[in-house]
Amino acid sequence: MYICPSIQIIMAKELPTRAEDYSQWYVDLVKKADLAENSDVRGCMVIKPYGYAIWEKMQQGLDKMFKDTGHVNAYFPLFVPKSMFEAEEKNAEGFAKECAIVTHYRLKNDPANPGKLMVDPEAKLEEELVVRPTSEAIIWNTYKKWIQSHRDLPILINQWANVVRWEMRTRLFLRTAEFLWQEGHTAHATSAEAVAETRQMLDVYAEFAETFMAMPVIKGRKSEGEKFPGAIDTYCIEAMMQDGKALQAGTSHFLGQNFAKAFNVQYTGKDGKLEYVWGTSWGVSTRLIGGLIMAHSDDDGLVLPPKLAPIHVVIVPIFKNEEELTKVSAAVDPIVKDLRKLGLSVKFDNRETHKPGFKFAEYEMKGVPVRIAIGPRDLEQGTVEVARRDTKEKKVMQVAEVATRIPALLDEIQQNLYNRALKFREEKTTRVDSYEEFKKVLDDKAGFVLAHWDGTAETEALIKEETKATIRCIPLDAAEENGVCVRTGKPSTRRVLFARAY
RNA sequence: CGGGGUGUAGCACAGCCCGGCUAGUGCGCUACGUUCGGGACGUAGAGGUCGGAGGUUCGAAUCCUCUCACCCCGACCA
Repeated sequence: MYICPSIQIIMAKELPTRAEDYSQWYVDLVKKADLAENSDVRGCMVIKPYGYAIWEKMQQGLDKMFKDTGHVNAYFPLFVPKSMFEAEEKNAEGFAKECAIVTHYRLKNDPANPGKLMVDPEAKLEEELVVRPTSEAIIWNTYKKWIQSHRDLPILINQWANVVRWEMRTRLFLRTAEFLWQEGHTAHATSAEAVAETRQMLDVYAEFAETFMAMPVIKGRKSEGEKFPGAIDTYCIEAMMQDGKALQAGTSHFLGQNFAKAFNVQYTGKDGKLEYVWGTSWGVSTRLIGGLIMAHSDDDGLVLPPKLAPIHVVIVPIFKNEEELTKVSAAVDPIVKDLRKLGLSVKFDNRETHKPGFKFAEYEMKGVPVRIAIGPRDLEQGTVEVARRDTKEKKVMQVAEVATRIPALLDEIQQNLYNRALKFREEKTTRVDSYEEFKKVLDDKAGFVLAHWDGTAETEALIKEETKATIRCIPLDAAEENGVCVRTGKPSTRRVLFARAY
């Protein structure tokens, strides 16, 4: 087939639309917005500076919230001896299929292939090391040494780390073999205190998702089948993506005494009696970046909420020659200073190697919330052109009012993104009372489906097999409501949230 | 691990079925000039062990054998 060169150029620069091919749109967007790329290491991605900057913003926001709730950061080893890993059986079993294992500690020159290396068979480890898929084992093994008395409790620790889960199929940010996350691990004297911690951190995640990411979430409890192996209860926040699929954005686990018993972590209470410690763990990962992208972005590229945008305002000068650039720059400098004084991240893109139109498209692709253009005509009139990324709206502003109006505009964008996403989620949430309707909604409309379920793992598995939809969660705010299970007709007392999920 | 596919310039690909001379196109890159308020254009240039090894042949990107890597679809998953 002959393809007109001009069409090839357009195709090289633009994204497929979300309607055409949602997953291709996502992959292309991640690459063109310069967030990340596939590495030459199977299943592992390179997070590029712009993508990492978003992660740093997320870390800053979350870290402050963790500190404000009394947590401190620490770091535990990447490697976990196999025997330690398997101490909590359910947890170990749950992850066994996706663990990377270190078996040797040395390479040597390969006599059969000069210049090549081989694993030195002499250097086999006495005990294999598991590359952590999560750190409960090593951490509880350590807590055992730290805890003797109720006075040692609670322990409220978080760690920022990488973990490895050997996934079959990977997608940038959403699922990779290695990913970055934070994992909180706390130890408490009472069950009630641990439950409260679990719920508190769930609230922290929900607040972060909503106020920083502008992404509304539903808080809930996981079903038995979906919960973290090794936990008594798993709570989660679930978000809705623009293609109607659900994304688990964060989890918080009440571990009961499972890990304390597995690692023999006991404390002496005020009454002198020995008791096992109660635990929690909770985490969010770089997957949040995938959620952020799919929650807000459009066919022209990334759309970032101001609170997580590495660049709040980009200023694009318009000029024909060096003399004009000098004049424009002189007008831009005080604007940059004023905005930076307000704590905003401002980029003045004065490259002479690219045309303004190119820059406009580039920053739209990268989701910079506000763009200011300023050229010779503005200089005469003391104005600038301000464009907002979320609505594409442009308006002319007096230079004098920039410093007061831009912060307000950023707040407005943040709020607008949240409102828009919330409205979308509400439209994509459907209550159904029959299995026919259940399947029809999933196929035709997608999104969240609120339906009655008889509470059994068998029915849950059956529905998953028949429809590919899973129980995302049992919403915490679900009202008591008598009904019958949409699949089996058995009695149910509340609706649960179903969806096809990432 | 089953089923399918792809490896040719930094990127995207054509050429392969039907072997032929110096391996092409677009983007990108370098230089110069003209442009510059929504992804500019012209001219000149640089860039290749055709994934790897072996074989058939006067001659291999092209045919054969082996091998490696990656991608897609299934079973599993934050």
